[in-house]
Amino acid sequence: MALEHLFQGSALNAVDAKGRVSIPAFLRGVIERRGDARTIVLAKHQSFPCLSAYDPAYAALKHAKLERLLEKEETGPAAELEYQQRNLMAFAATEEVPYDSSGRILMPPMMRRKGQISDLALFLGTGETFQIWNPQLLLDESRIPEDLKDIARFRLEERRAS
Amino acid sequence: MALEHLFQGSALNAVDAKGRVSIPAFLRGVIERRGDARTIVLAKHQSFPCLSAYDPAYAALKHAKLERLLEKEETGPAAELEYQQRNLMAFAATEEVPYDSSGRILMPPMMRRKGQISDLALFLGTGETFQIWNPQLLLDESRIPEDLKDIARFRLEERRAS
DNA sequence: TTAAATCCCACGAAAAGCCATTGTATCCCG
DNA sequence: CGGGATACAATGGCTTTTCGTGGGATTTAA
Repeated sequence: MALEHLFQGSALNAVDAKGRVSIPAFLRGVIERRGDARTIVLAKHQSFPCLSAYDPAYAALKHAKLERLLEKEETGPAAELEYQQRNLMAFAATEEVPYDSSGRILMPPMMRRKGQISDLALFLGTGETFQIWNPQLLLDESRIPEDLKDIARFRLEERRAS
Repeated sequence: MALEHLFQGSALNAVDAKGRVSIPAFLRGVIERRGDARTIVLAKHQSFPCLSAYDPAYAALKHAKLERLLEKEETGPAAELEYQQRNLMAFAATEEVPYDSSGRILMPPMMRRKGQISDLALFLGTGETFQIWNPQLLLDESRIPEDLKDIARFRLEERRAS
């Protein structure tokens, strides 16, 4: 799995009263170069208190990988169950949301709570995927490198200034 | 088998007094993109106490796959029997139901009993197919990951709130 | 006729689409 | 090099559409 277009960079955007957020243009660019969908897939991040996001093409790729794994392995009941569970997590526990012509999504209430997103959303490119954070939670997270927190602090100041 | 349109997401819908249920719009979208039928196929899930559902196009695909498998493998009596059984399950034990212009099906009584669906139906996308659960049974099922149960709980709360 | 399924309409809430404003970075030309 | 014009990004508010759902009427079958 070698994707040629990678998510990178950071941005801090507002979440309005209706739960709308602009997806930063530089991330949308990657999404649309990877496939032609104007849609992102949201999921709870497996280890951090934030959301993980990617494009549908990446989701399909991941699914194909799972399928191949199943066909190869011995089909014992344990392997079968694990496959079921993974599939549920990969698809039922995610939401696909389209963004409109101005690049905004309506953050689904469930995801908003899972990611504990309030009125600010910090976007962080991580290569194959990107993350969406409540900036305060990132600052409070001990496993996040200080240099990255500095970026979050900078984005927050930047916004306060205007 | 690489399908381009995958079932994804979750929703909790009401089953009314007549046994009618709305198929969530985002699942119908996938069904209609895969083929042009406004119909779903229902079956008892093979390992969970819920229903498995998909579109007619997928049923055909699945059948073709079974056929190919039979031709490849040595045709001993054991393999032959397994083929017969799987074919029975895939076709006799399923029901095809159309949904109306507002996207509702009339849940067949047999399926309703098999899936133990009462007045709420939890829809879970799982990629190639989707599942329909009695939400309470999902919460009681030990083989379901806790993260997924959280989603079920959220959907239940969401409904209670309104 | 009774019961069940299909069709039809209607309503409220939520979401999608649309236009308008602001601020910022970019470009172009003097 | 400077300054104005331009393009695009982010955001707010408003309008229109869709979705889920309930209820009644009409048709079909036993």
